[in-house]
Amino acid sequence: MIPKALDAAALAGPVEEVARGLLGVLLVRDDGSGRRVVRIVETEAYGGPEDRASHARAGRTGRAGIMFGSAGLAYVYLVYGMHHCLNVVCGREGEGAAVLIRAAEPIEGLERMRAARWTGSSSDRDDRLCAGPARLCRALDVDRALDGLDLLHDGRLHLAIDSPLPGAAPARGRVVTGPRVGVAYAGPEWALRPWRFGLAGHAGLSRPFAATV
DNA sequence: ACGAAGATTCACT
DNA sequence: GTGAATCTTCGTC
Repeated sequence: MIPKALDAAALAGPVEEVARGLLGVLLVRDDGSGRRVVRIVETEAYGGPEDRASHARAGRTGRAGIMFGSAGLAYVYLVYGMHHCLNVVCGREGEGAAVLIRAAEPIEGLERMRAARWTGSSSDRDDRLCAGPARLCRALDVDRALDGLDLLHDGRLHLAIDSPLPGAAPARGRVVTGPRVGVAYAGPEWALRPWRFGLAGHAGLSRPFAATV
């Protein structure tokens, strides 16, 4: 496989469209001791200050300030004092939107991923090594040290497609949508918005989507 | 300055 | 299904 850098155009436009478009896209991690590649299978869209579920609601100062930067920057934060989550800043500069990468399918460097996950719980199947936003970060050794890096150009961590044809859409199946996970605090108007996207029936999803209508 | 809650995961009942 | 782990950030006093 020869990953090809993702075009910046893929991150322009409405955040929910970007979130949908990132499904099937590759995430390439290289910390100098071996390459790890995964394919994104689940995402969530988070808007700017108006989105009560988004970290951007606190404004451009603070931990989420990076969300107001240019498209392609990484926003990595710590939740529950122990887990990291990876976001891709998107839209126009100053907009404050980003897409949370919730789950991915391991493609290359599985041994490194297994080693990076501390539990090593035998019940964990390989296809679920990155089945969750924090599991993904753990498997790829993503933490706050990578906050703010350019995911379109940085060699340590970048987005890519594996299509041999320039501009061709990344391979992917049917897309399912649903409410974002764990954002009830934002109130029904925002919590119920179907801004969670996933590849239908994929084994690497973080959790099931409600049955499609 | 203080306290509550969190874009989660894992182990255990 | 329930609860603990663990610490940064934000809202409020």
